[in-house]
Amino acid sequence: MDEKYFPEQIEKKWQQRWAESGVFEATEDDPREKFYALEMLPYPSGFLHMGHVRNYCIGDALAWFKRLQGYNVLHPIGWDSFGQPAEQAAIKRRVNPRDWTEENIVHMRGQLQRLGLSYDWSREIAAHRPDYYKWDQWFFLKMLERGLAYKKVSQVNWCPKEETVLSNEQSSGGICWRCGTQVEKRDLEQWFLRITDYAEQLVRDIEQIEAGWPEKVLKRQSDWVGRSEGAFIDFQIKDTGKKIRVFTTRIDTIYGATAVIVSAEHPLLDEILEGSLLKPDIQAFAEKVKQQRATRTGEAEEEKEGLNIGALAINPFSSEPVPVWVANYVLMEYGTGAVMSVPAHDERDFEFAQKYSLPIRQVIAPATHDQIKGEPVQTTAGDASGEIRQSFTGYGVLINSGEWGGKLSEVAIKEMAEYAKAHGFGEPAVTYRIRDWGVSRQRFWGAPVPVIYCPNCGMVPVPYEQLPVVLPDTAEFTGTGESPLAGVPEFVNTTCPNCDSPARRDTDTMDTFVDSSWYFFRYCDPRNDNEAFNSVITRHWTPVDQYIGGDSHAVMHLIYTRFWTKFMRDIGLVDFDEPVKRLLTQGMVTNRVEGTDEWKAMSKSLGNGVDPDEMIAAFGADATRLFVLFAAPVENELRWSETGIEGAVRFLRRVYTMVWRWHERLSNAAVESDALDSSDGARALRRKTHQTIAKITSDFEGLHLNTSVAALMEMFNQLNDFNADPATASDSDVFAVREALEALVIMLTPFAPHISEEMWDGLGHEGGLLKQVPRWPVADPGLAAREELEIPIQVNGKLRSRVIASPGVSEDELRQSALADERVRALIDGREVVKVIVVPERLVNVVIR
RNA sequence: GCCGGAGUGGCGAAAUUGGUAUACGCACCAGACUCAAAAUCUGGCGAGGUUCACUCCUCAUGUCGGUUCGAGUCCGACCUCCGGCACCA
Repeated sequence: MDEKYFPEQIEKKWQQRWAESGVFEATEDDPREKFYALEMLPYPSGFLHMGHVRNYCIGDALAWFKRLQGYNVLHPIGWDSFGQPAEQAAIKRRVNPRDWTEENIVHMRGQLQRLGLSYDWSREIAAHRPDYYKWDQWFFLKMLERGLAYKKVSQVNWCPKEETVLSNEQSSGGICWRCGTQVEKRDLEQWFLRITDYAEQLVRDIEQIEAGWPEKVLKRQSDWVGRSEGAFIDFQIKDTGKKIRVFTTRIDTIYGATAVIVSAEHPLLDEILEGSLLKPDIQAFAEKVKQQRATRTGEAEEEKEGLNIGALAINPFSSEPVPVWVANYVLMEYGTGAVMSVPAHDERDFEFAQKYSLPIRQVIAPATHDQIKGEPVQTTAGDASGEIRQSFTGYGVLINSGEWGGKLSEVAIKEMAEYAKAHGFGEPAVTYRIRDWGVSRQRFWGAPVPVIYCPNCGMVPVPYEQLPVVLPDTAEFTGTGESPLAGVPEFVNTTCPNCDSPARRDTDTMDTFVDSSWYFFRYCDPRNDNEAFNSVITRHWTPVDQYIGGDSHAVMHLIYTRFWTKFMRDIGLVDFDEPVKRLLTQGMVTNRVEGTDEWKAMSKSLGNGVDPDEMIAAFGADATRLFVLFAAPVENELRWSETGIEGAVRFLRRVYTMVWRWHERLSNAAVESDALDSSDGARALRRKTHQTIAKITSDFEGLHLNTSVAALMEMFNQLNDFNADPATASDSDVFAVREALEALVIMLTPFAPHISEEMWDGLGHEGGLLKQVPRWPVADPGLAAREELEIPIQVNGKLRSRVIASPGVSEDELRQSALADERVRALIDGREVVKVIVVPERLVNVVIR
């Protein structure tokens, strides 16, 4: 240990030692309890940004904490290295995407190492390497085998800027998740994964993780799956023998249905129209709606438009014929693509009915408290003129509904669906909003879809033993819609595995979210050539104990990985339903945008980025890490400030200087036990030490890292105030200082590991902090307990005085000393004491009148 | 529009879940050291009033009301900001 704190020297030294000794490498054959700490793996864009730094500092602090507590910690890292930016670089700068990616990985790995993150580098993986994506292909074939992967022509989301297909999750809100461009619709033949088969489980199993995941993420997942209970009801089309099936959640309103409305893409449209005079008009209308849909701006809702197609549908409950319309606000993708229109009780139907003068018939009356108590039903939806001015969408009491009149909505919804089922014109039903996951990408830089097309045999899966289907070294990167792979004859041309005749490979690659759906299982067994991972080994580590990442993946990666895990369970690879026990979504790191008052996520295009390497060079990795964790609670936005980081440097230097002052005395003098004659100051210091140990240990459970750092600072301040002189201090004082300094150094380690190792060494310990674990201190409640209590005395709820009492003081004693207090007596003089509230060991409140 | 979350000093933020509001840090101010500056160390720092001073008083956690001996915390209404979803029948 040197007298002065030079971060770059210390950090280099310990990074080297860690690498040489392999202390962060985890093995399964370790009897200690395991802990899997995981951070979302980065895309190798070339440069680490502060958001990464924050993410990894949180995870690293937790990994260190658990290690020091004696856990066998798995803390791996890898690269989500397939994807668009590499291909964009290839298109724009004519570089090879593989070279570009590998170079970026080298640079970013260096950055991570300069931060001193405690990863097990022996387990590093990269999605673009054949030994990894071989298993993406294997999983794809497994899904194909089980009918979970299928191909169909459909309208897909298309980002015109990146010229690529996007999944529904990636185009949420109608904009591209990566570049924010307005998404268009295109008809393409695409591979899909049947995530909808798991919709029910994706909602149901939320129960298993709700204790450990942020509520807002679970809510977004549950909204995204969009489970909706209702009923299917068949409306016969008059004079045709055909029927239209509608989905409704409000079967109780069916007597108010004044039309049936189908989507422009509804298949029955063509059938019904056979021979109809209206056919050209309707086809033109349907075409127009399709256009609207394709170019939707995503912002405002379209004006509702529709057309009466001249057919009548029979309401199976009332036997009433109602007109069939086609309209732009009915979506083919949801439910059955057809709805019953109940203007009186649905806002959209109301708006539509107003515009086209469809009848509006009230069939639900609000059920108020009064009404339930027997007051007459108030039909508030209509005014004196009988005109209905807005729809009433709440539950209530059925009116104008034949034999169902008088029932409450809740009851009618159940009974009417059962009735429909019993009479063969419908049934209770559950629908979901989630759609199947479109995974085809007409891109080069991804895992090729392992499928061959043979003129004789049709579509043939690549046999497992022929995996991986390896990407060619390069291709023509035009940036247009077709996959570059289609232009590589050596890749495309192959022979059929069945009949050996010439055949062609599928030229699509898979969505990169396939790679990230299972990568953390691969970390458990990263070099396995025979399987994606060995189940027994992986079972040792998984599920993940704590996952940390940004909440931008709340419905993309996190829903895919839950789906993937359930699939892996179904093919016997894992034996649990949910991959992640606890999830933390950390806040963004923002910086002021030059010349404005706006704080935005750091980015190259806004020019408000901060280079982690510059921070490390200027302040050291330890100070950078400490500041990032101290500046705000982990889930809050973190507004970057350079003055703040100087405070972190200052703190580290002060601690370092303190250890330097004491290190000789502490590493030489063997002071074995606490002498009985300890000074007040020494006892107070020990109390603070043990209080701080308790505080930080429990703060770590909730990842309240900012308050942990504050507690360390407080403890240091008290140590500083204690102000003992190493040359002359008594044995008992030295004992208290040693205890405090050692606890301080150990508890500082998760935040600033390099300087902590250096100071631990300076305090006379050899072999590093992980030489002997558990090392994390344990609080002694006896030592942490206060010797005397300062009890605030309130009069009428206002703080007026304080008294000193000992722990365990009785309520009565406290009451007496409060009433005996001089200031309190002055205040109660001449007034009546109504009562005295005593909170044991906390507070006294004297109520006077 | 619907669904979430949040409003506490000049700033980032604390507050053991109803019990001393503003811990810790940043910024700022003053003092020490220095020829000087930086660094470092020491002290101060919600607002207003009062006192030579020690002190004490009043107000203050977005606004208004309520519950309670006591409210940043619970309840009701509202305002503002941020995020998500957006014709999902």
